Amino acid sequence: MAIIVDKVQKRKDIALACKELFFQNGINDLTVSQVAKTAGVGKGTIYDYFKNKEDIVFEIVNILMVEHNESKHEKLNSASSTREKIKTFSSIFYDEKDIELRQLYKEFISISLTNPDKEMMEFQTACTNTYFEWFQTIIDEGIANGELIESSQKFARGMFAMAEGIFISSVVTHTIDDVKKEIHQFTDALFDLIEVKQ
Amino acid sequence: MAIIVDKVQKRKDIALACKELFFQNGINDLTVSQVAKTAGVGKGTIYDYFKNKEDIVFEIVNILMVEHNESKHEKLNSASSTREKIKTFSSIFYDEKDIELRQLYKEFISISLTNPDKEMMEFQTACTNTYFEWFQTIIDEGIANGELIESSQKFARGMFAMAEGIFISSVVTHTIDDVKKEIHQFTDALFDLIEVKQ
Amino acid sequence: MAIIVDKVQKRKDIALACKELFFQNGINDLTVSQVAKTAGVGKGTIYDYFKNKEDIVFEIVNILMVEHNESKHEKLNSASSTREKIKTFSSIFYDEKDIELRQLYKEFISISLTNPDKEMMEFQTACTNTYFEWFQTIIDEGIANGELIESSQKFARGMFAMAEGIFISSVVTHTIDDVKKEIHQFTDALFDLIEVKQ
Amino acid sequence: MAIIVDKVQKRKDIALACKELFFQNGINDLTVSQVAKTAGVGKGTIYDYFKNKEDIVFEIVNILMVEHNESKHEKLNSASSTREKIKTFSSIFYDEKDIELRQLYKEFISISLTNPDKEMMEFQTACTNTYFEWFQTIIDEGIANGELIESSQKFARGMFAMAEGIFISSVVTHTIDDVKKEIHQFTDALFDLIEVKQ
DNA sequence: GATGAATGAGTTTTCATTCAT
DNA sequence: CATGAATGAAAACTCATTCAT
Repeated sequence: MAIIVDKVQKRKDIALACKELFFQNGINDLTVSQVAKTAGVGKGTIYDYFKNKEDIVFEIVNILMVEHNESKHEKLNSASSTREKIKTFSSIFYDEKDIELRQLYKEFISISLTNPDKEMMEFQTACTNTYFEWFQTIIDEGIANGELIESSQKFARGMFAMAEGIFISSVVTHTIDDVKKEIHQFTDALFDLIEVKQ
Repeated sequence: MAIIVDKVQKRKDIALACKELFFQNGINDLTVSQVAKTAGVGKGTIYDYFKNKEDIVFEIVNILMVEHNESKHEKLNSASSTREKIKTFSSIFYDEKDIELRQLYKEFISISLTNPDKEMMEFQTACTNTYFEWFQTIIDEGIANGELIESSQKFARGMFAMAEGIFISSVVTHTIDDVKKEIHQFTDALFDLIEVKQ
Repeated sequence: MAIIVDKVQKRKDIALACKELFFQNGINDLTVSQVAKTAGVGKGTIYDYFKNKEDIVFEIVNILMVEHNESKHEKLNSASSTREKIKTFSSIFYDEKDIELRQLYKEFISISLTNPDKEMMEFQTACTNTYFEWFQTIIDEGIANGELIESSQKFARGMFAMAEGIFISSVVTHTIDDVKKEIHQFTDALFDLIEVKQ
Repeated sequence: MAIIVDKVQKRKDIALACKELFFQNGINDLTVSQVAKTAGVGKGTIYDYFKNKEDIVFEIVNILMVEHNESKHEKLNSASSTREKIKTFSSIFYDEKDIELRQLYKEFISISLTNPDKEMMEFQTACTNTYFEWFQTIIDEGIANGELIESSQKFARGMFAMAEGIFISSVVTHTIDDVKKEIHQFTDALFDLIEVKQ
């Protein structure tokens, strides 16, 4: 009787083995040969677990995304005020510890811009919605506990987009330094207006 | 007597000839052969005017960007209130007429994410700064003529980033429909707070 | 007590299970993986019963050929005149009911032309001889019962070849419509000459 | 000013250079790498002159077919009687000198059976029609000059098919020796019936 | 006896760049 | 000044066959 391999796990194993490769070269320079060599398997084996090259990238991104989301969610819950929560959320875009995640996010967007794969697109949409819902929940709770004025809800989408936009700008211009300052400045200025004055 | 070719002009001519090609296929599917044929010159000639393929793309983007900036600037001046000016600026991200520009912008970001060429990067930075300055000027004028409250200046960077972020989201999730609504909602909500009440 | 598997029967079972696959895709697109899956056995098992991929094809063709020959022989016996028998025999090349057989025959020839395997070749020769003998018997009987003139025997080989040749032509040019007409025209013209006039 | 190459001629040159390769290995084992090496050009160059691998085969077959047709036509004209003309025509299927042509014809049919490419198919149809017309003309002339009886015309298609069928049989069973005998026997038997007796 | 995971040589095709003319 | 023919490295992907269990 032959060995029965846990296909799902092996798929993850191969993808994870290529994490470094992915962060070093980005997707464009990732070759199936490299992936196979790095994962220590034959080229043919790759195609037993992934339908094509894009599928490998999809799995890597998927794993890392899920991994990150969990850790981020924890952090959010430990922040005290709504203002802090928003800043905590946005910190992925500048925090030194999240450098890998940004690299990931960068590739993530890059894929969407160049290879509009259906499955990938749906995943992107799901991610965006998830993050947006986090934002909404944070704001809603802020309103509920009297921290924020009623109309604050209208800023949820914009604040999320703002953080993303500043990040994109920083990637495009290769300047990460000002990102933190700019996000904080905008967030503080906005919260000065939407926080309930006592 | 040898013909003296205006190198700068011919470089532009070649780039312009490929405008259509660029909008049809994007950068990834642009081949040097196509470019040469479309511009009506030999493949070798391309390399007399451009140092490599990226350089062609750079020139195309450059020309189109400059072209667009001029037309956009005009429109901005004809808008009445500050709120309208900001909306006018942001309209590039959803207006039917600016569809080509968005395609351009998309490719523009895509290049930065995948091929961080130094020259390109500097150009990107310059563009971002220009737009940001526009925003600042608009807000400054709004404050100067008593439309906006003093602290509004702090929102300049964020508003620009917000618009960019919403656009990126829409490209990534392939949904353009809500962009206008979301930008307007955010802008209106913000201006309701920063406009001076009479 | 170990189970004793009837190797010969299992070989046939596997081959028969792939009949559909064979008719759908032809031999070129038949993969060992497909065969294994369709037959409900492991890929390794295939190699316990067949020496290589060609061998699978050989078995399939063999089974189908034998299967067909039996049914064809029956039909031949029920035809009345010699002329009708020849037409009945040739009808495999155009009759709507024999579409699968033609597909089989096509692949059969295709194999011989590209992979001149020894075993396959011998099988082909045997088939051809069988058919030719049928023809000879038909003609002989025709002469014996006074239907045909003495020299008719010389046309056996040619008539058989003619039918085959017309079929090949029709496959190659993708025109099946005229096959019937052409075969009948030739057969009738010939029989008008070789039938004994009363 | 760069060299202007005669594309049509170079296409022929490359194809001709691979003639040997083609006859040695057949089409299935012909690789683009081999073709390039044999023709003494780079692999990329192949794709400047042929749209894909099939196209190379098409060109080879085309050249050889045309080449052969001319020589065959000459021979036909020098044959004396109609009977001889038919035998001359059929000799391609067994004559020692036509060994290459048979190899070609074999591959030719093989392609049609496995890769029903549109262009190839049309070429096949054209070839078949050409040969058939030759047959018809030969028979017509035979009738016109009183050699053959009126109804002989009905045998044109069948005789051509018969020759082709005998050839196919011989390829399939790998026996060339009897082909000549069988064709002649059939031809003679038939002509004994359709020639006008004096 | 039976299996199915693993393989890797081998295939077609693309295209930026060079350089002889 | 201008050209376009030639290149070849590099890529994604296939599948018959093997062999440890």
